[in-house]
Amino acid sequence: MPVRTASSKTRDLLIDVAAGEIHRHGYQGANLDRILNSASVTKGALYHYFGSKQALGYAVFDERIAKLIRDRWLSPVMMEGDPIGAMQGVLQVFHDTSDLDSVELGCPLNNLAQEMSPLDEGFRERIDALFEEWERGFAAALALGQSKGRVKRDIDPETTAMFIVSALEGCFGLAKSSRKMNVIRARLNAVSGYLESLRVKTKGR
Amino acid sequence: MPVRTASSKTRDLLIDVAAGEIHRHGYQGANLDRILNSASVTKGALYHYFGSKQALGYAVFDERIAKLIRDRWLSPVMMEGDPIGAMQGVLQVFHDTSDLDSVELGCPLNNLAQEMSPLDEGFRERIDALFEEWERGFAAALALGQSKGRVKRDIDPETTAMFIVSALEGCFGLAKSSRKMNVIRARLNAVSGYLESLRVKTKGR
DNA sequence: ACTGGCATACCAACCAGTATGTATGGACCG
DNA sequence: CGGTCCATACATACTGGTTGGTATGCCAGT
Repeated sequence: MPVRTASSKTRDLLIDVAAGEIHRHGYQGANLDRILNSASVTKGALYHYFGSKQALGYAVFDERIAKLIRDRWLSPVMMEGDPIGAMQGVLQVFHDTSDLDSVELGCPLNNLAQEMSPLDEGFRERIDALFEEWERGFAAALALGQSKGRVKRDIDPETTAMFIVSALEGCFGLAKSSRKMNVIRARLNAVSGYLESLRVKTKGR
Repeated sequence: MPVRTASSKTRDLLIDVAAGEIHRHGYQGANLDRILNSASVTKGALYHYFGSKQALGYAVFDERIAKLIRDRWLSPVMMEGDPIGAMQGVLQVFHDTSDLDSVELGCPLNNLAQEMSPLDEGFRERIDALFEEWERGFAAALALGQSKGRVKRDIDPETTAMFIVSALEGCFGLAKSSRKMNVIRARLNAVSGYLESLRVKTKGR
């Protein structure tokens, strides 16, 4: 019988390790025994907290992947008068902190989207909702930027937000296969250049 | 012992059915028995032509996926003085011929890239080479378009080609999870709008 | 003494791969 | 021209390892 307590050290550890395993092997390729081994936790503990592999996967999504997107990609861009600058800042953070290994594994959200959307309705709904939240947030930020005169008036915030998120995920997705840091840098620069084209140039620069 | 003949009805059928299975379930999730059943072919025949599941997967990539990218996305854009128009045409073809089912399964190349790049070096090399071929082709087409005065001079063909392919794959990747045709249309329109921004407006228009 | 929080042993299904058999058609020989 | 041989092209049955899931037991804290 699943437990009601929201948090537990063991439960958190399991989700962390499972997140890593899913990030590398995908959901279908994720191996429970490998997770258990790597977390030094037994199967009894796992099934004490999660009713199934699927439940564990959903928990990884709800409590890790969604949080990652919100904390690293969405929140820094909200509540800013200068969304373009904020997005550039997020890209810069990624640029500075990413190593080849993290790039090689790609975006956990995008990975799961490609793998599980056609196979599991529960995953699909979660993924769709999170992408929508992300794009809604960017659209609102762009609209705010427009009203503050920092973002060009002639773009549609919704369409542009969709395009930005798509291009971002596309860049990370392609970067996975190249395994060359300079290629990844070049892709990010391309996004950066596009973002810059949305900005209203202030005289001072 | 594998066979030497380049083509065979049974072999072709197997690759076709396997391509469909991999498209839906991913490579790891693809089930040989399901492929066999759906193709009405026995396991003996499969292992007569392919030494392993991996060999079948590579064949699907080399003989179906690579061909799809070249025929549908790359070739129509090459050898044209007007690459932007050609790309818009390709998008239009996709727009007209795609149904919800095909959109839901996404781009086979992108699917495989996200799933297999970190797991199998053979797949990774193939995927990387194909993306590079695609982007090189687009870059050449853009450069040609510049020399003919149809594409803006102030863009870098290589960077722009990378960005276009990334944005395209990103759009298809995100569209998978939405399962709403109008969302997909909107994403394609966003790409379309970006492409248009690269074009040199001719007076006649 | 009872509940939460595990630990251990086990199971049954699934699935890639294999061992072995067979039919068919062409090459080669007499 | 007829028979033998042999490679190709499958077909069938089976296996061994993997893997998600379960049954059961134990133990510490309240």
